[in-house]
Amino acid sequence: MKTDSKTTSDLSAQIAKEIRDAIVDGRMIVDERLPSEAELASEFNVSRPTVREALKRLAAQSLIRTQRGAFGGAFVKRLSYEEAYGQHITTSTLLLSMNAVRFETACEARYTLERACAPMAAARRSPDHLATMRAEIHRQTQPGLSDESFCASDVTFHRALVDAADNPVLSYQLAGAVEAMQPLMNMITFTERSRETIVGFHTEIADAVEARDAEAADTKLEALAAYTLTLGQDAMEKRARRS
Amino acid sequence: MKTDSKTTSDLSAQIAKEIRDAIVDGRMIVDERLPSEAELASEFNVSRPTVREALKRLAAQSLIRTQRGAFGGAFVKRLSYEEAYGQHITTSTLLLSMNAVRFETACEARYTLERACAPMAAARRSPDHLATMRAEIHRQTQPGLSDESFCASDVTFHRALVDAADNPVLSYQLAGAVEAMQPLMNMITFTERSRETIVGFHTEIADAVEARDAEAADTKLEALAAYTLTLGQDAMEKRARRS
DNA sequence: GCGCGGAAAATGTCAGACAATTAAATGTAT
DNA sequence: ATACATTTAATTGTCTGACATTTTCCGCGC
Repeated sequence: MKTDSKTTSDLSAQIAKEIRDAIVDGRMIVDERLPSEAELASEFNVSRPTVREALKRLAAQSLIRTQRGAFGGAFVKRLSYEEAYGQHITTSTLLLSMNAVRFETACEARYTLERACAPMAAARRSPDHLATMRAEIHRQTQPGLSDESFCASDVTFHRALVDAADNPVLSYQLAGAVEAMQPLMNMITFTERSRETIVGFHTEIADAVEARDAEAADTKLEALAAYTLTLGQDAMEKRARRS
Repeated sequence: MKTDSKTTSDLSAQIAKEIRDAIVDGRMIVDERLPSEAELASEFNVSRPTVREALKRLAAQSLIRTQRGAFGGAFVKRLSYEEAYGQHITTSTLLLSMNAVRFETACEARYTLERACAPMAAARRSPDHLATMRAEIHRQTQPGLSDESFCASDVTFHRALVDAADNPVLSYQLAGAVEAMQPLMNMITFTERSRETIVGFHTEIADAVEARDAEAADTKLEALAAYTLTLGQDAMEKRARRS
């Protein structure tokens, strides 16, 4: 019978967990000040460096912020969408790259989710989002654009599409799916013709969204998904043959 | 002109960032060993505690694991789906609770994404996933079940539905949307009748998935989404009046 | 050949000190 | 009295050095 969680060392992890739990289930609220490092140290019966390690763990998850000086200290931090995006994207990207996720799997997930947003994007798009999409389409036609820049522009285009659905929670959830694909897409070498094809789809999608035509947007996204899939599979095949 | 990023203190954050970048863009691969704390300290010209704080930050993001003893040290860690789930759920939950996201917004995001999975779930569901769904439906009919347990079972049911789509990346992305709703759902007091209604929808969804009927699954999910929305709005209204 | 014990290397933890920063309290001049 | 400068205290950031603990490796005795 285990007495409690991990008795096996790593005090800083345990302390971090206790504080994290207090924050997550609302016993500490935003902007509330934590006890000073010295107080925490004596409270948990550990040294200050150990407390500091625990606090750094929490800071890494954007759960707290610290402030120096008198009446400074550690405060529960309001998690902003920006930071949440960043963390989600980092985690998603690593998850895909470290677990050798197949291109097909990631691609399917991404386009499945994106297509779910398309009808809402068509219904709610603002001129701003449309402008961003058009601008990225234009960028994608520039000659001499590197494959990486093309991919980056592709991501920006698709994020604008998702953002057009005007639901920040949706945007947050999708950010991971869209951005994490980028490293996989970067393995593709885009020929002149494939770029043209993609830009064509993008234009059709933008047109559909502008016309508030949900069905057309979905159809075109589906087509783009299928095309991207074949591009990816070709790239993976070439990569496999080369080894 | 800024010479470089933040010269303003917090060495451990800078060091963590450098190592994180090395991991994220592939200069360090899974299971590769980092230099020892002492080596890192002299490399970055800081003390060992500072290095340790940086390493704890990375450990908090599951980027490294540490191992004691000779030939121990810090190693780049393979990010598992489980850990990625956990981080994503924590972040999503906090994001919603700290930014006062409206029930409607979260609900819309969740069901939009879930409905996107339904057709795939209907096509690919295994007996296992069906069994989980049925088991949770049964649990939801138990008398004397607390509202919290009802919610937890609801989450399990919906995650089984998502998992039935048999795409781990999709499951990962959806986990945040589904789990993060739980605190909001917990504000609802489920009457006898509302539970019956929900269980009815769940049964219809399970039936549709079992029959591999994608369209029916989507329709029923849509209906459940609409019903959940009214429940949530009622609860929010009551809560507002009470204050 | 096989077990056993010590050496070595590494992380985990502690104690104490000093530097840097910041807001509040205090003092001072107008 | 008010505005401004100065001191002061609280707190985080960092360093040094030490010891405890854990784990692997290597050599020694049998």
